[in-house]
Amino acid sequence: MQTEEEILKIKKVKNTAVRTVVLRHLLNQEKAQSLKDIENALAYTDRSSIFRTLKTFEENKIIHSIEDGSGMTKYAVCAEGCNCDPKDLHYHFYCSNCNKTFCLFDLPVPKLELPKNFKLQQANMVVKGLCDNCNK
Amino acid sequence: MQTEEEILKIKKVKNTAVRTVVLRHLLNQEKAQSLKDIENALAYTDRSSIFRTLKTFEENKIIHSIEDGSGMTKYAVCAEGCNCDPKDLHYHFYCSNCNKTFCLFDLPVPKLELPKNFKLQQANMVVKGLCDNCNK
DNA sequence: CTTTTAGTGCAACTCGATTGCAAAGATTAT
DNA sequence: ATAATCTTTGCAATCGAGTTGCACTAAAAG
Ligand SMILES: [Mn+2]
Ligand SMILES: [Mn+2]
Ligand SMILES: [Zn+2]
Ligand SMILES: [Zn+2]
Repeated sequence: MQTEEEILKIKKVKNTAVRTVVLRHLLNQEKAQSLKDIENALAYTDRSSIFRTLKTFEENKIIHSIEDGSGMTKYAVCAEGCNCDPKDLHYHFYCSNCNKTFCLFDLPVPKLELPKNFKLQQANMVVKGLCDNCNK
Repeated sequence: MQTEEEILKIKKVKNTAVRTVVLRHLLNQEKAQSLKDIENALAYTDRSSIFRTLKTFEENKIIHSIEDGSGMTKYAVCAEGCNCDPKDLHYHFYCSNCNKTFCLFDLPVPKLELPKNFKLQQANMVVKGLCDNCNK
């Protein structure tokens, strides 16, 4: 597992106080975080600073965003070596009971045979249901 | 292709002026429509009436919604016989050039082997890229 | 016809996301 | 080291999609 500083260095994003604390928070979570989740966790950091930090992280492929249908965009740290292109595609799971959203890095995404002449760039794949913890 | 009246009858939703015109509009579009799209197309129908109509349609499985990441939920008419459960799962395509979102009813979705003890309920699968028209 | 229930239009409101701007901090040039 | 320049941050204001309360109208039931 890389540290915040290592990740920022690799992705050539300048290390600042807000960036460090936001990235550290994201690294410590097992569920994808919304802007509000982060705001609540980091009580003394301004929302717009967190917002702009998330934009910067996403542009520099430190994190990726997930639209899980909850109305709030969620963010998760990219896997090591991720370049956010089709080869890095993976499913996300949204538990309708505990509302936890997370990356399913281990579930392979089959090759998509799009209709003729279509070009694949990215995808937002969200599977919904009950997680192992809630399905008892 | 079924008419608005037939669909409403089959799905046991009372036929009203707004419902008929909204459903007719949706049936005539090849791209999934946002609330604003419909509002713009139906200049004399109120937004909240369209909104409540869409809720009613979705609850009664006349239409399904698509979160394509554009910030506006899109709606498309369900295929005949659709029951909006995992067997009706299909991909959606969002063209990053022309911003058109539509159902890929012909592209089969492989069976999802979720991790142990997970239960699949639904999914929102949006593939992004260039449509055949824009990929030239 | 009268009563009851369902649908519609309008205005107001919610809330996540986004922006303008000035202050603070960091970097570069003199 | 100091001044000029660029970047980041905090605060307040704004945006816009979605949602709701309420009164009015239309349809269904009695
Ligand atoms: Mn992910
Ligand atoms: Mn669809
Ligand atoms: Zn759960
Ligand atoms: Zn296109």
